[in-house]
Amino acid sequence: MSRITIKDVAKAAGVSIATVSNVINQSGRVSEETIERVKKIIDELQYIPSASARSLRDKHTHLIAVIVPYADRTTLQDNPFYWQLVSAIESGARNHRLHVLLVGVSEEETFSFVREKHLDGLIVVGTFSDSPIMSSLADIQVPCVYLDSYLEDEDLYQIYVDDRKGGYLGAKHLLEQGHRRLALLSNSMTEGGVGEVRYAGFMEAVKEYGVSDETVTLICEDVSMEGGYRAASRIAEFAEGITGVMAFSDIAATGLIKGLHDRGIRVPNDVSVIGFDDLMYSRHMIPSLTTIAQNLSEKGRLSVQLLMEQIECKPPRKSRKVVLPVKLEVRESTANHRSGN
Amino acid sequence: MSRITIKDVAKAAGVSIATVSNVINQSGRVSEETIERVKKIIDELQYIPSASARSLRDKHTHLIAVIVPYADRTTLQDNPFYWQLVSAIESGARNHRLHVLLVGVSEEETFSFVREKHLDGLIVVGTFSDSPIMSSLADIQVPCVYLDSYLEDEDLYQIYVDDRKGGYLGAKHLLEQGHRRLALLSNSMTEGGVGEVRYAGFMEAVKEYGVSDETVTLICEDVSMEGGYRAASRIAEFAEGITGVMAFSDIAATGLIKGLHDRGIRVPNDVSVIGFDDLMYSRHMIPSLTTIAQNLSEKGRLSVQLLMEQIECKPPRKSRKVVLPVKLEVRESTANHRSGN
DNA sequence: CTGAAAGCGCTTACAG
DNA sequence: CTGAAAGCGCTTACAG
Repeated sequence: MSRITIKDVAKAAGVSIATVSNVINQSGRVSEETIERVKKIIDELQYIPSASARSLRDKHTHLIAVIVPYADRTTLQDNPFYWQLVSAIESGARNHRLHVLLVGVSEEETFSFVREKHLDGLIVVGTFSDSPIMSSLADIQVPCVYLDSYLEDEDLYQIYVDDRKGGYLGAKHLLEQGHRRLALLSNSMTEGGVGEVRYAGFMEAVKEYGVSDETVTLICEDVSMEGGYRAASRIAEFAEGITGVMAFSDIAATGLIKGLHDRGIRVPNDVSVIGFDDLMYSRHMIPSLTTIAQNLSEKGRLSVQLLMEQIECKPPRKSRKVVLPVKLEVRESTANHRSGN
Repeated sequence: MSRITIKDVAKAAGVSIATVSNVINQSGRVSEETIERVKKIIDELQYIPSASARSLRDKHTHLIAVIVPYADRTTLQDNPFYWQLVSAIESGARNHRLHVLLVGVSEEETFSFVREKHLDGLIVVGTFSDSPIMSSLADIQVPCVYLDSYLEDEDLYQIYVDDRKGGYLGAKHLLEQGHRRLALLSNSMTEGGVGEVRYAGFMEAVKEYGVSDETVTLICEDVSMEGGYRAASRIAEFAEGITGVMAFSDIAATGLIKGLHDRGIRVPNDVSVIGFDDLMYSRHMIPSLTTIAQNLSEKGRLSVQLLMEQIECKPPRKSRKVVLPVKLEVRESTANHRSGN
């Protein structure tokens, strides 16, 4: 059984294909009774218009892609963060009758598939100004929304959270609890981006509390549990006096806590740990994770909305950057410094 | 700037569009020098063939969809399990030059988009024989691979893990450690599917050890941390003597352990807990989670492969069902029963 | 080795 | 209100 086409419908209804097309697209210039008849036939025949044929004419496909970076050239980042975000995007897209393509990209990615497949738009997660991805993306004339990317270009639609404040709140929380020897666990910051901004916020609080910069140890590792785990050994071996650590992701914080635990360092008794993101499992960890919470559902929903505004050529917004709030979520992994330790 | 088409290339190269098409598709009947010339022009013009136009003719799109069930009609299951699986599928698909659409479906879903968008194939996760999804899928004549679905039809391509053995190994492990009062944490099994099979395997071991069925408490909750957390209170309140629990997912086990912990019940000292899946974070939990490990990467990779075999009409396999192995991963959340408790 | 032509399934002016 | 026709960008017999 080959595909039912508009021709079959037209023949069965005794009208032209133009008329069928008109009833489908509700162009309004068809008589009531013809509409009824054609609709009935469409139902009977279970006719479904071909998206290929349509997009060949219309140029749009109702298809968007979420671009997430590969961890190691072949696999997506092993971080529930992406799943929560992509989930929110999927459900947001659905409300706009869009389908979403999930594509992982490595640095040498080429984006020819965007034009090849006539994608209507792109949501790009976690890139940065000098990234090879940004330059591959340069020619692609397609609506884009960038998440967590800190791009200079004012014309770009961007969404991020208040990373500076997140870093600030994290440091402040640690400092208020009496911790003075602090560590920061970040991805390598050569990339610019969120790490830098959070770092700046963190340091701002440190300064405010009159603590010397030098007591803050910066540790750079992958954003992964393994990265966090490695950081734990670095802290244990090279920085004995540290009692407060902020990780710039819950995922790294998780590995860090485990690493500390495996070395007999208790959290929060010996060392307080604070994360960033508030993943769905963070409240269920033992100890539950103090963290800087962001609303991933909102981020996903909003990214689709910003994309739609571009696709539909809505009147431009005052600013194309949206900053979402963060909030300190105090749980069990942080506690007051005990001078005894 | 509108799209560069095959016409532009043909004109620039001084050949017909048929010739351009032939060099693109390497049909082999073009002279070397023409090939060179055309290729050069293609490069210069950055010509990219239109997938819409192609698929209008060829009928295939190199697009597949991963179908995952919604948790609550609007959001995807909040389970890293899916992310790990979908990641593996994405990277497998990439090796076959396929793109993947991520689509969450609720029970009353219609799959008209499959025909509308001319998808080449579907990977369907976690459905079951009498599911409304299966009946919506019935008409869709498109290659499918079902994951973890226990469908009767022998003609369907299916992949699952050795769930019976998983249940068996879990029970055996608990029993060997001296636990006699056991609980099972599953999703509601009205659905049939993996829960039933794991349950059967579990009971098999119970019988083997001469333990009465009646000492096994079955608890049904959502496959989620919250579900696991609720189960903890049920165990604490209504089944005091239980010392060994198997959850049919790591995600539920995580919530369960947290729930027990919050009630002052220690894992593994008071109660041993074993999960199922071996998610990436399970080894980093505190205590690290004893679990039945499955290889999600392999599952994802294989599902793409089975799909490709159908798409390319490869000679059929002896069996269309593939059962992947499971393996007991003993970690910290289980321990010998202490009669003292 | 190369090209003219038909056709894939639609939509949208344009006539009537 | 309805239909014939052109055209979207390709590929594939078919001629030559």
